[in-house]
Amino acid sequence: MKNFIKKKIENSGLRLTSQRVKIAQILFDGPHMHFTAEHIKLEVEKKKLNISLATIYNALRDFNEKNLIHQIKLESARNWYDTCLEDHHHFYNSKTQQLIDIKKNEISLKKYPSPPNGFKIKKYDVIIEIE
Amino acid sequence: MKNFIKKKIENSGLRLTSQRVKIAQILFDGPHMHFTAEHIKLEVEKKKLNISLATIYNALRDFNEKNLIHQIKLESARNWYDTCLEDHHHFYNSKTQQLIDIKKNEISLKKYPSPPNGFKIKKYDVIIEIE
DNA sequence: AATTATATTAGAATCATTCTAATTTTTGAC
DNA sequence: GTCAAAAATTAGAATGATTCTAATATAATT
Repeated sequence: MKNFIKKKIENSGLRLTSQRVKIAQILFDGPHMHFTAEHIKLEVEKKKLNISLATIYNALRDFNEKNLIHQIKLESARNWYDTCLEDHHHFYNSKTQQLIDIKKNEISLKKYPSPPNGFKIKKYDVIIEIE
Repeated sequence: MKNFIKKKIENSGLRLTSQRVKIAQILFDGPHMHFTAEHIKLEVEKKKLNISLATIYNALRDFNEKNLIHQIKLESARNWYDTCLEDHHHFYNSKTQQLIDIKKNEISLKKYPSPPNGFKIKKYDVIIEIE
């Protein structure tokens, strides 16, 4: 058991539960990954971890809320997530449903438009669709 | 009946049907608009146009395919469309579910990242979430 | 140890969208 | 114009990702 994974969860303010630890291991015990709830469900089944689908959805929602992962907003019906928290953007191949990272310095905006009065920019996403 | 609306549909290569004309009138007989299938459904009901929901979905899909309108890819479950075909981007207020245009020259990218080998850029969308 | 707060769970519910298959309309050949 | 073929419309069922419900289990606090 990698200790940094438990630390990650505890430091975020979330309670340490066996299901969250098991899901976090799938997410963080390796290189950065792009994934959906479905991917995690398949991995949980493959490893016979016996975690309900509802818990997988709850864990991803909570991890995203606590900034352990980031949700990526795509046109697809599915929610995608990214374990890489660095500021970056994505190529999206809608045919193969593949996400490819674009480094931040490859793409920054020339200038930021000012948001309407009373609002501030929460974040911006650049999705470049390729084919 | 505005003739340019019928022309729009015919020129696109789509067959002229009464349902498509009625839907196109909602979309194009006025200033540019952002909308979802639900908005059109409500307008169709209000005007008692008797067009089935399936046809509304089919028409929006076809209009988008033929470039009479553009689909905007958002995080929301709903598909949004835009009657403005000019190259531009959007502020999205996820609380109020409002879309606000950003003029093209307000935001262009400093440089385009090169797509992975064998691919070309189909389009890019910049969605700036505000709150 | 008892109490309260939070998590997990199976299964039902939701909701936008797509599909199905029957019917109707449009188009093009004659 | 008539008729066959192609395409569009339709009601309602199906889909599929996600959320909700409400019962049970686990964690934290007193």
